[in-house]
Amino acid sequence: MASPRPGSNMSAIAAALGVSAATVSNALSGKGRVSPELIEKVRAKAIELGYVPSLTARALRTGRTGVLGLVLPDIANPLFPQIAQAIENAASNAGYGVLIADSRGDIATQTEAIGRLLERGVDGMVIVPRRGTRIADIGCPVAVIDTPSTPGNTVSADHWEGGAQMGRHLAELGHAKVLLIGTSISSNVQNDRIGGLKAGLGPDAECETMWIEKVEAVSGEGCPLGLADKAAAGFTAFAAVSDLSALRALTELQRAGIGVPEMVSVTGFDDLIWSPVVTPALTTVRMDMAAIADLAIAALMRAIESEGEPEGDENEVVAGRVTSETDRVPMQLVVRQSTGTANLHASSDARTPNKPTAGELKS
Amino acid sequence: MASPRPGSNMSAIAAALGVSAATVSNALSGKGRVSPELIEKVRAKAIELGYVPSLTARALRTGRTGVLGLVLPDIANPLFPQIAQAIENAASNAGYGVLIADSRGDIATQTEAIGRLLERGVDGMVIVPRRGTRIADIGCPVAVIDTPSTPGNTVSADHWEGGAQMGRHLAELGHAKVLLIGTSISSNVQNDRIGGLKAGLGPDAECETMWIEKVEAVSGEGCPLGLADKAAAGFTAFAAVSDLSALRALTELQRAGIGVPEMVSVTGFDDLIWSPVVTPALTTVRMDMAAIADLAIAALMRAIESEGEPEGDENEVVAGRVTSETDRVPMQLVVRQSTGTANLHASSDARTPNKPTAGELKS
DNA sequence: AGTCTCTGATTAAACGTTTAAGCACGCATA
DNA sequence: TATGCGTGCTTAAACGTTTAATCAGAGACT
Repeated sequence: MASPRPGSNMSAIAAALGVSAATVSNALSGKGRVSPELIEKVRAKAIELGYVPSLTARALRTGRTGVLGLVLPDIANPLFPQIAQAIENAASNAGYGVLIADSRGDIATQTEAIGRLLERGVDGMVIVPRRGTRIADIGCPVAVIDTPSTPGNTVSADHWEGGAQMGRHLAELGHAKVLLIGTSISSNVQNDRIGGLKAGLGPDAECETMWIEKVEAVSGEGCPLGLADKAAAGFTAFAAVSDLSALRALTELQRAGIGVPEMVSVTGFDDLIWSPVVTPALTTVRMDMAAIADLAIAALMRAIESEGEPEGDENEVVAGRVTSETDRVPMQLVVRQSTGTANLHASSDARTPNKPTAGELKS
Repeated sequence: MASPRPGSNMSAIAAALGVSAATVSNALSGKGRVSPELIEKVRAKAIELGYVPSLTARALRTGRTGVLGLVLPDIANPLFPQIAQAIENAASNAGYGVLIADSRGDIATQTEAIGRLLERGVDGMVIVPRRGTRIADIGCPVAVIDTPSTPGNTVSADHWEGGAQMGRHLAELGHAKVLLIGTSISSNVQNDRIGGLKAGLGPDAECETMWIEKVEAVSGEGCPLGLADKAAAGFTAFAAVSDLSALRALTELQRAGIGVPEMVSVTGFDDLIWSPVVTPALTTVRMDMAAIADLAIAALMRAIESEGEPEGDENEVVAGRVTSETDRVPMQLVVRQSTGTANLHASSDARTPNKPTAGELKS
């Protein structure tokens, strides 16, 4: 009834060579004591017979499935492709598969999703928590990707420093009255970014923070943010904490006839898919997702490795949550066309786009 | 060495009740012959002991892992979150886990990724092929989500009809000279959408198709598309085949001082995350991803179910690729603010945004 | 009373691997 | 020559299920 797996098993190799299955196992894994010649013969026979090991059987015997769970509490997040790609890549390099769990933003569903992953016997999980949700201690190693200021964080981009880079960039361009735009006031990541922005802009800059969720709670989802009024009130830069908000700001300002970047500058975060192709292309700050994923997976590997050991060095694993020695990865400022010098009273050049610059990146 | 699984196993329940493990299995699965009272006692004991079945052991015995593979050849696709969410949801409703495989746009990597999924013993896979790639016959059931006009397609949105809806919408608004914007000429999905658009616009409409890949091959990535010239040449509507291209068009036009929708209309496809929040909000066509995922998973379930049967009814499974009887799911036109009546010579109202309408959706 | 059938359980094998323990042999050492 | 030891392999058990085969007992029929 069970569909016969393709290829053959160890017994087939063993039979073909007149040895025992255990020897085949040892030969292929290089663990036991097997003569070099036999190892070679086994390897050859394995290839000849198209042997593919049963990960299921191995999992049953060893208790390790070779699978990691990836929990993205807010899968609608446009960052998801980047994260998923980086994690999948790092995990598969480490020989692991990635099982996804979605919780559609709901906390209860998230718990249930984590439960399903546990039932499936994942060896560990990578969790990107939503809005600073604390992850309870579950029965397996967990790597948390949030922000360095979150307790229990394993590794993440240095959001604060990224904000500071952007703040300095704007300050250099002469912006002294800046509107900071975030979506949710309860997001640790966004608060870090805003903190960095303020620090980078310097103490003399006049900053105001707008939380889109609050505005929408009053005026409805997708409502105008009233940015034209802000521009009229003297704000010369709009620094959003996400490229999605930046895009929203950009189009709203353009629509109101306010030229970007001649009259006001607009910046975002994350270098999302549309950022390079909109007009003007968005100046933003990019995470090094590959590096973050590598560190997260590496920390997870260490935790899995040292699991089951008799309470050895306790400095690495605390309550199943792993930490990385380098827990913050630098962000990278990407200067494009949406930022320009501060122009308090925009004049006749308001409609003249600036030319794209040759070197787009600036560390 | 192996980390002891949490909870207990069947033998523990059996021992606690003084029965055999097989009886416990039968009781819980409802398969063998067990007295109703005993079934109840077993259930109670299972809960009491916090029993959680080992899916690994079950997989080893039955040959079914309860895991499906999801292959997204182009994970950078902004549609990915929608797809992943829908598939994960449908699969987990059916009791399946979802293992992701990314191939970063590369064909060789895709083959390798599929291989890894097979090694992991997935029971089936959902594949969203890139640009009409033919999926070779691999050793397990496969559901292909592409477009109805692709041979071997299992289920997908009716892209052609969605294009037709949009075409009719534009025609009703009086647009007779329309620029169709696609990215890749080799995409079946995009060609279907464009075909539908032309049909919906009617034979009298003057259409021109611009392929962004071709333009970029000459002028570089992220280059301007020269849409202002097109507008000057009398095009009153720009119908992109993806919201990403639509966004690119929208910002380029706005930047050039061309009012949307007063002077020209802009439309997209897929209702991506930014579409409702940009100004003006994008008129687009939405896929019913949940329905598509449900049908794909259902087809996959049937194929898995009937697998291993002695070449029975051959009408459902052909060469491992499953087909669904309803293989095309209608798309839904979402009218927002980026479309308006055709205005050949835009006059003084070019800068007056139209008010958001109350009822956003229109079937 | 003897045979048959149905019920409710048990026994045992199987899935494919890993791994601890054991065994036979050759070789060096005492 | 006996003791010890390292080498190269085998045996057997184990992981936790599922499932075919079997079996004891009870009631119904001839």
